Amino acid sequence: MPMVPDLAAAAPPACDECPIRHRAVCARCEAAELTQLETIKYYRSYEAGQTIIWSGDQMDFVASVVTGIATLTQTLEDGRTQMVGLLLPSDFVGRPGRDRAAYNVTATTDVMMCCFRRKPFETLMETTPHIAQRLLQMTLDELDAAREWMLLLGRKTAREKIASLLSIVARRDAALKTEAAQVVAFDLPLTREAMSDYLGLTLETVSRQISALKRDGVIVLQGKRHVTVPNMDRLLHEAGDDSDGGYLM
Amino acid sequence: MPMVPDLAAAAPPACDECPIRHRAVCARCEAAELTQLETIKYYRSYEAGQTIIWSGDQMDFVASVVTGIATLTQTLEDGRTQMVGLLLPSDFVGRPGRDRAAYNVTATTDVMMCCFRRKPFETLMETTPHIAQRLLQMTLDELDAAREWMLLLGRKTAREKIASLLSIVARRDAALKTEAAQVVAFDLPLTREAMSDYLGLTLETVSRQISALKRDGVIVLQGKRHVTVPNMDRLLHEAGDDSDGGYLM
DNA sequence: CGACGTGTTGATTCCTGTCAATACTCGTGG
DNA sequence: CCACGAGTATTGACAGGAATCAACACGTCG
Repeated sequence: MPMVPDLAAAAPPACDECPIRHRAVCARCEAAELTQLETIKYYRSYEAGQTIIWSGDQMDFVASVVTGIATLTQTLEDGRTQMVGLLLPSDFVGRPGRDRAAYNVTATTDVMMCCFRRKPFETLMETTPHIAQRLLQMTLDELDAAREWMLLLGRKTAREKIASLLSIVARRDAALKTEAAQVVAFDLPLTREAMSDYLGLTLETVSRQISALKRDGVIVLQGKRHVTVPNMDRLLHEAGDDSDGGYLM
Repeated sequence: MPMVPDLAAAAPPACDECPIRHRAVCARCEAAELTQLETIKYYRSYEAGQTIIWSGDQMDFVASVVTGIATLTQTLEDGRTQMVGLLLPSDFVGRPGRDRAAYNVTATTDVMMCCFRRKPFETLMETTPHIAQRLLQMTLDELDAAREWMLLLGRKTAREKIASLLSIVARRDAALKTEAAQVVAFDLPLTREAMSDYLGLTLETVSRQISALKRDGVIVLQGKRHVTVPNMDRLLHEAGDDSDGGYLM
């Protein structure tokens, strides 16, 4: 076992073979631009539970999540914490032009990151518009997601919050499994505590509301984490959103 | 009185003389680029209380707020509403590449907007990087603000929420009046109801907490809207943020 | 086995929402 | 001039939902 396991670095694959090649910040890059990116990138892995970045830390890199799930959190002095972002594969971490982290970034599963040295990346952004264009698009999407979350945090009941979270995970899961199954089943990638930080609740309330949804037949649980949704419309209705589910974009 | 007062259009001034020239989405544009913008822009005014855009509406333009204050709100089917953005002069409205509005936009004071026809604006964005660069910067700032607000909505008490809102208005006000006065005084640009929509509270709770802060000497009221803060540190402490007030950027 | 992390459930408190009455300001019109 | 109504704001009584404090269950790992 090496002395510095948390700095684990792996030889990055060629961008051509990257699983997030077409969705990450590099999605629009052409061959020549990828060649430039190759020279400033390196891989770095983190174990589940590990803090990737502390708020206020010097940031000498920006990065894309390649595999795994990470969270962005903010805290008040007395320890109250609020998750402000959920980072999935292809999501971007860091802000070009800013040298200190504004949030804590934590790995909730094992995470692999594709890091770019910040200064060269910023230079590259100025010379090639494709990266900036893609980053703008991704940032606008994140802003929409953040605003959707503000509605949840400010106005939804505990039950609606849980149903909303389950809907979102289910929706994302359904997007992967191409077929439109009537019965949706998935694993929750978050602990009860992480869910509470996400939803602005206590973990006890999260637990109680999940039990209530189970009792009412909205969801079926196998173990603590595996969820089956017998009737997706029912769940969406419990989430309190517009019933049409009509999403933009 | 014309039949369509809400479509009031005014002859826009030259960009050189625009009060938000150096802060809006056009901030980085050069003379030639401004000339192009001039050809696709037009002014439009709205009265206080008027809805500027309905969520779901066709958007044939994007725009900058020139003067006045507007709000971005989202609503649940049963009428619960949450403000998700506060638009001040120089802020940008609309999303290039999207043709339907995602939020309600409402004028809280009389508002003047500098509108750009959407299609030509999108074309311009592709050809000149300066606009996209500035828009990226502004969007990242908004994302930071949204995340700050998520912490408030999810984890702060009613009293802390009010103190936070007052702090933000006071800070913005202080930024205008260059001198660093110890005693801060300002007018609240929002009704109690707008404040409640912003903070995820009821208007009764807003009223009660403002009264409590007044009773405790944290603030002094002249009338309903004019606020004096005898001790800014005290107010910041009540807001629950890190005491150093150390902000990034 | 015992410690630890994770999750569930119960009892109780209390903060905020709800419902309701009242006050204040500002126009309008008789 | 004053009555009236609409919009805005304050305050009280009360109820309810989520937080808090606490006990306990389950699985894993040393």
